[in-house]
Amino acid sequence: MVAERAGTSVATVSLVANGKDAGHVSAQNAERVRQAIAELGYVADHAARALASGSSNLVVFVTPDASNPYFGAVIRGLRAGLGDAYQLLVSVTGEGDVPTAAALGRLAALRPAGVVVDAPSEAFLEELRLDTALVLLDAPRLPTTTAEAASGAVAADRRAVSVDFDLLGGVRALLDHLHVLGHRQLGYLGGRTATDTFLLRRLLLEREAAVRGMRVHADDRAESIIDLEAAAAAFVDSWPRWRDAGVTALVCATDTHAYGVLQSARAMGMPVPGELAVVGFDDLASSVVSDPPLTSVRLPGEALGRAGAEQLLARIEGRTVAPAPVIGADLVIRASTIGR
Amino acid sequence: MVAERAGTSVATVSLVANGKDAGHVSAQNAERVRQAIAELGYVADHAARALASGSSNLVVFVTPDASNPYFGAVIRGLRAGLGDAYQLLVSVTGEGDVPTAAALGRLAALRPAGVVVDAPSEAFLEELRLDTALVLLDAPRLPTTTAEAASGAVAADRRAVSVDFDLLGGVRALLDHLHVLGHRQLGYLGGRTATDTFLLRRLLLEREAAVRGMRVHADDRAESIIDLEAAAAAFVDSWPRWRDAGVTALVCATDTHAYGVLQSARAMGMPVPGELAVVGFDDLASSVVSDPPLTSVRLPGEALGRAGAEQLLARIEGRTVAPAPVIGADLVIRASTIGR
DNA sequence: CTGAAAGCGCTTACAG
DNA sequence: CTGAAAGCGCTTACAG
Repeated sequence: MVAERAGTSVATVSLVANGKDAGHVSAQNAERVRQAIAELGYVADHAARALASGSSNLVVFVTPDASNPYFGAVIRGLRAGLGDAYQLLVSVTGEGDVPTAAALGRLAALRPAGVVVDAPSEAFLEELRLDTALVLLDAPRLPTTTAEAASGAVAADRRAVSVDFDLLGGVRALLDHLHVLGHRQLGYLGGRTATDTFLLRRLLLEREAAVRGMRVHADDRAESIIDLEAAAAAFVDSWPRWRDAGVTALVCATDTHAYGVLQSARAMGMPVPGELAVVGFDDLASSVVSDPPLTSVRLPGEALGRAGAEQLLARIEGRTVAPAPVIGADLVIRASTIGR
Repeated sequence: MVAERAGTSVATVSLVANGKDAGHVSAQNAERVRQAIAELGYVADHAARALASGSSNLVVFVTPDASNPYFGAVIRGLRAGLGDAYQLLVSVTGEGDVPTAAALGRLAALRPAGVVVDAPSEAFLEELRLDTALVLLDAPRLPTTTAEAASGAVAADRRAVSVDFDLLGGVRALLDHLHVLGHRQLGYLGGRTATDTFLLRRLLLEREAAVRGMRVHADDRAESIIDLEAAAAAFVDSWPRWRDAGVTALVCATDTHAYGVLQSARAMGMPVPGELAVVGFDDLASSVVSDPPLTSVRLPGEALGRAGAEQLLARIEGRTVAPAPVIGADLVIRASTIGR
């Protein structure tokens, strides 16, 4: 430990460097140590510190996909919420993949102070055996019984906290909007990841549509990863079935999926919303300049990240904290449903 | 080390776990150790391993912004190129910010096997004092002398390798395209980060435009972070000056900037490309569904990431490797310059 | 081929 | 208030 150039012992330096000098180190020595640290640009070796103390100031964010701007917003929120005390590092899983046990083991080996996981699946959570603070984002419990499904209430028996969007509110606003416009047969283009939030979007859509005398046509072929081209292809594949079923409005798992639909629709000469109204989830920034501009359920990723960071900090520091708020999900209406 | 349940010594386990058992451990023992490891799901503690061996299997990717889908593509390429041997973790700097010395120190404390930095500035590189393998992406050297500026050649005296795009080729294709269409006065909406690639885009544009008898109007007010709204505002601010200068075509530092321009242009009732042709860099997926679809210099982020990973692996493992290829940057022509 | 031992750079009780 | 010492969980020469 080079910084003992301050003329004190290693222990004293360690104390000061970790801000634990209150009432342990004289103000004079503390000051000299701080100077020495500043002069040498000293940073405690992460490995040694983690090994000795059994923890670190690392927070790992596990996200299934980084190419969706939505995740950029979440990261921004996390960074803002975490502040300077913790260093955020992002672990990106392959597109459409769920983190594996092996990948998790390697993350655990880093001994992070906390882990944040976005849009996991139930299977992933089963497998998760982390002894660090953990917060889930957009990880709604799926209803497991028909009673639950009917009531919308879900047993809250999960190990980790989850900060969630008000998907139900968003779906209701969406369906009310489409209902007023006269749509009764809807299609759903899903996200092909083992992610529960996509599944829930579909379930909520089906349940709430039924209440309104509408019908949702969804199946396992009508889905793709979060990628414009993949979504465009999935739409081309599914459209004949939807058309035959009389579908006049299509709900997409994300805006990126919706972009793919817009592209295919244009290629097929299909007017949007004339022949098919299109809606997405996310409300990406670019949805205001798409052709046509996209109606979308806005999912404020930054607010989600910020709330997630708060929950995580409380857990890391052993504080109790108010339960995470449900992040509002408003419908933003644009020309892809109402025309110009 | 729990895995000595295999009935061998700690050292033997360590050897096997690290694949260094060739000719050191009997096949029988090696097998027993492997079994024990598998059964216990053992993963060597990263901190202890890094501390003892002085290195790790961690690769850190430093990127200035995660909300641009372009970076998602780079990450995909890096992951693919790195394979399973190294774990990729992404460190996201604030939008428009450059990593600070402190942030770098904390990264160094992680003792990564390698570091990859996207779109750094020269100042950042000066400050960089890393003793690990380092590869730069999209970090072209700026011409520092007028002779260099004139020739386009730049002294290759940099500490780290850089994998770059053929920005010059892209700029030339772009200008030829605009020239044929009759544009002579161009605007440039820049990226407000201390990132050299944005600066170089502007320099190349100015130099190549001059050769073609065109003029580029660029200044320090005409720039914004990579954010649609920010770019839209910057455009509104700059448009009067450009209009007075007779600008008929606008080149944007990224597609995201261009989206902002499209939004403002629509709000101002300005036909694109009728009154103003618009071009971006990146060719994001959503540029095919923007209104109008965007002409853009395609920057293949995935190829860049893959090439970067190759260079990094060679450096980590002490191999020599062919110099990184220059990644081609083609012009993709769409309606934002040629109309429908 | 195998095991006992030193050491990586810190933190944290514990004496002084 | 301060320093000497043990120990975090590994890896790596080094004897055997």
